[in-house]
Amino acid sequence: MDYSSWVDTSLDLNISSIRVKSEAPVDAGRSGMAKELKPTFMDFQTKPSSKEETGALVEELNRVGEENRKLTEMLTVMCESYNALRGQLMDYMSKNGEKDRLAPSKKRKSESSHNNNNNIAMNGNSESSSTDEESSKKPREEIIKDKISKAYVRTEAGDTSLTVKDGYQWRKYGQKVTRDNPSPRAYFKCSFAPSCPVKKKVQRSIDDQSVLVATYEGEHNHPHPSMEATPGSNRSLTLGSVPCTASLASSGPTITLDLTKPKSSNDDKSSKPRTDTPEVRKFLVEQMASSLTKDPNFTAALVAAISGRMFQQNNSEKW
DNA sequence: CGGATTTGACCGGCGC
DNA sequence: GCGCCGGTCAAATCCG
Repeated sequence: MDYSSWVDTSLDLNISSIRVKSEAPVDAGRSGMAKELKPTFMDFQTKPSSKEETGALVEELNRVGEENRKLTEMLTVMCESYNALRGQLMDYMSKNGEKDRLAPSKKRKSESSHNNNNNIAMNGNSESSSTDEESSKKPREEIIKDKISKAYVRTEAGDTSLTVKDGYQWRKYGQKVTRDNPSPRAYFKCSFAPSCPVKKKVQRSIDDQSVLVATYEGEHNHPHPSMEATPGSNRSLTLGSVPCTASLASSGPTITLDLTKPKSSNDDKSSKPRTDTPEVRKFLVEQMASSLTKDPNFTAALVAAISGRMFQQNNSEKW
């Protein structure tokens, strides 16, 4: 059979159809492809006999099916790599947020002594003044796995809400007025996963009342909820039953990321952090990166582009 | 009506 | 031992 000479044309059509609709199911792609192929054969070939044409089409269908299967396999590999990379990124971000780890429960002295000074100065190790006395204490506190990080978010001056939008879902469980700072301190627990141990304390900076200081303790044992919060994200990229988005069995919470609102409209309910400080800017950049990788549209476009390029490479090598 | 928030009470660590 | 203080609990309240 020398029908292989037709393959080049069909592959081009194949790629273009994939690009147009990357998330089309396999069967629909086949049938649509068969419809598109027919007039092309009519145009470029001297019209073969109906028997030959049928055989060619059948073979073409088989070939397209094979291509689709290869594509699915490639997407499977890519999605696995993507998930692995995302995990590494999350791990890196959580580790990079703070350089030190220490027991969070016995930090009153050091914390107060540090907070009397400017606490906007540095990120992370503001509580690590005297860890020797803690290490000499009873080893009951093996909560050393807790990680502490700080985030500084600038808000509107008149905004009195102690809310820091970081994409996670928090439940407030307490509020206290501490001695070293007249503004109240709010206590939050991560409520996205019931077993998530992460806590968050939010308090206004004693120096700048428009700056919220959010102190995070612990690590999230669940993926970032914004990937589940995206409506319709589950149906994108279900090629070959490969779950590219992590799935949790909870109803999607309404998470609002503040990175899409750089300019402030007068809304007193939600705090609008401004991207003035380098800390906030870095935080927003990290959020944007993670948000992009979780956007199904972005992922679909990326998959289409990469698959198209891979196919072009395969064609130049094999055919 | 169920989940989230508020707020006073309570607990445990620490210093004197 | 006692009081101070930060952190947490849980009943009451709010809200969609």
